[in-house]
Amino acid sequence: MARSNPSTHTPSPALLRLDNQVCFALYSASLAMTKLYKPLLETVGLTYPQYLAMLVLWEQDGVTVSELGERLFLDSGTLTPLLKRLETSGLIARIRDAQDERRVRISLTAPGRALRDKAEAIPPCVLESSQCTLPELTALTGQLKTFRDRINPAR
Amino acid sequence: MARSNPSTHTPSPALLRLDNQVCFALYSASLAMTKLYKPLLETVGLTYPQYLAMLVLWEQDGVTVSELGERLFLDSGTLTPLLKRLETSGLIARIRDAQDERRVRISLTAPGRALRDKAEAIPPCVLESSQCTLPELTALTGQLKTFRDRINPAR
DNA sequence: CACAATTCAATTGCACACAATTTAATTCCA
DNA sequence: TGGAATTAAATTGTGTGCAATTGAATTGTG
Repeated sequence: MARSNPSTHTPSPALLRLDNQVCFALYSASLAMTKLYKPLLETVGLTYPQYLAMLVLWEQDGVTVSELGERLFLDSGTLTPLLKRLETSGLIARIRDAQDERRVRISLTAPGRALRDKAEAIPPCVLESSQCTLPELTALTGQLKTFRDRINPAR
Repeated sequence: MARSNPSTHTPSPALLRLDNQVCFALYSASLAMTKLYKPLLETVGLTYPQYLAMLVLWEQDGVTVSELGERLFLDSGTLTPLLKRLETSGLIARIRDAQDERRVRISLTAPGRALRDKAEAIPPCVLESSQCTLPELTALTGQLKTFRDRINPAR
C-alpha cells in the first residue's frame, strides 16, 4: 500500500503539524499581543519594544545599554537604533560613562519620567481587552517565564 | 510624605513592572524560542518564519498567499518577500491562478517536498533541548492558543 | 453592459531582531 | 609598563512584521 507519487504524498506527521507546535502558538500569540498593544501605545507615542525599554528605565534610571539588554534579552544591534529614536523623541538621554568610556548610560529626561503617569493607564486597558482574568494571566506569565528561562542559554 | 523631586521619583507601580507583564513574558519567550530553533533550522536552510510557511505547505500544497496568511496570521507585506526567498531557494513555485489572476498559488517543488523528511528530525530535537515534558508543552500550547484567539480580532 | 466597489498581491517605508564585524576603551599579565 | 586579550557599543547586512498605498482583476448593481 506504499505510495510514492510525489503529487499525492503522505499527510504530515503529527509532530510537524502547525497547530501541534508550541513554537507557533507562542509566535502567533506574541504577534497578536503586539497588535493588541499598538493602538494603546500610539497614545503615548511608543512602539512595543520602546515601551519595554521605558518600563525598565521607569524602574531603574541610568542603566547601561548592556544592562538594558540583559533585562530585555536584546543586544546592542537592536537597542542602539531603538534608543537613538527614543532620544530623538526627547524621552531619554544617552551619555557616555565618565568612569568607563566604553559604556553608555541611558537616563530619563523630564518628559520621559512624566510619561509614566500616562503609561499607567495601559495595563488596565490590556487586561480588559484580553478578555482574560488576572489569575489566568498570572498563571500564563509564570509558565512562560519558566519556559523562557529553561530554553535560554545560561547567562 | 509626598515626594515630587523628579530625580528620586516614586517606584514603578506593580502593574508597570516589567516582570509582572504577560506581554513581556510572551515576547521574551518567543524570542528565546526562535533562538532555540535557529541552529536546528540552519541544517535545513530555513529561517523560522520560512519554516512555518513550509509546515503549512507540507499539510496543504497549492494554497494562495491569502490562505497562507490566514493560517500564519501574517499579511502579504510579510509573506511576499519571504515567499520570493523560498522560491529563490528552489523549495516552492509561485504561480498566478489561471481562474483568478489576482491570486498567487504556492506549490512545493520536488526539493521542497523532499525537505519534509529532514524536517521531521526537528521537533524531537526541540522537545529535548526545551527541557520540558510533552504534557507541559501541550498544556502551554493550549493556553497560548486560547489567549491568542481571544485577543485576535474576529476573522 | 457599464462602472463602482471589492479583492488580492505587490510595493513602500519604518522599526525591529540578530549575526558578524569594527572601533574604542579597559584590563590583564608577562 | 606595554602589548595581548577582553569588553562595550556601534555598524553592517539580512530577514522579518506591518501600516498604507498601489495596481490589476473580479464582482456586484443598476
